[in-house]
Amino acid sequence: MKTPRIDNQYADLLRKAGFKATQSKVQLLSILAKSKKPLSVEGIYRKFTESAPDMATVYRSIKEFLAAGLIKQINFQHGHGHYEFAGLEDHHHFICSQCGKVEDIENCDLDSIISKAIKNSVNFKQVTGHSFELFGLCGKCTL
Amino acid sequence: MKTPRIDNQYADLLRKAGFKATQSKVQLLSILAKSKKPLSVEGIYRKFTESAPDMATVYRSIKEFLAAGLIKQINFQHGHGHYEFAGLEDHHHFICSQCGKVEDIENCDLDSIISKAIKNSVNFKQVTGHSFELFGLCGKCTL
DNA sequence: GTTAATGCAAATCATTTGCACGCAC
DNA sequence: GTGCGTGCAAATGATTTGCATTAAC
Repeated sequence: MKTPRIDNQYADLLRKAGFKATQSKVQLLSILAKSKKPLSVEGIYRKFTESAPDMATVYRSIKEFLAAGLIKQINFQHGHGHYEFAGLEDHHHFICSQCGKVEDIENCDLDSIISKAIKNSVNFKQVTGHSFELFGLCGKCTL
Repeated sequence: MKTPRIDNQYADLLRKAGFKATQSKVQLLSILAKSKKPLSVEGIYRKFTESAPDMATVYRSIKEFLAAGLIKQINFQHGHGHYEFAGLEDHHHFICSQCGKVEDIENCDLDSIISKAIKNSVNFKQVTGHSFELFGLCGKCTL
């Protein structure tokens, strides 16, 4: 049985990045793109509705997507990575250290801080990425 | 044979935090305090000159120190944690994504950004910690 | 048809845990 | 003397890898 060529925005993105638009990769990218918050590999895996690929495949694709800049890795200090689609406005996160709740931080102007840091740096003249997350207690966990 | 009571600044710090000033804990804290850059557990372990404690002990102590606020965890996106002594001026890091070189970023004014983020947040009213690291290529790796 | 992508299973790496013993207080 | 801290060994969790097979192009 011949499977039809997948044709949607994610398939396009994948081909543009030099990947084959396979079922797994298209689904994976779409799951990440549609998620409201960064997902762990566990979390991603649970979102595959059917015909979930092997874990190894998910891990492999994630590494490839990271290298290609299609997704970003976020650090929640949970002992395992969280990932989010890169095609979003640059933003950061509030993370509740107790319940793990995540809230996006928008319009966060780090540019001047980053360029000042580059100016003052001895060894670094270019920045390719940055992490900025705030940890605290959310309303519910403060009670 | 009776071991004499350890008496130095690290032992004091430990006792103040409610720990027993054991050989392992004093050495561990001192290694972290003297390191110029955040160390991985591997890195810490290599610095024990003699009578290195068991890995399990190192991991256990690190968790306890983190909980007590004696040390901080830093994220270098290397798949394992890095740790640094907390008794330092708040600062951040440049990390070379190629060779792993680390440079401190000092005098980084995130306060206004953080308080603005709190003001705009729906769920979070207090911040207990933050991460901010810059990733890039150092001079040597740019060549 | 060619080559990248996948499934499966085994391997590796980082970290944690249970339990009996030892050392700091 | 008591209880926290430790060593040892086994367990767990996350991620990676080799290799034969499959599917996208």
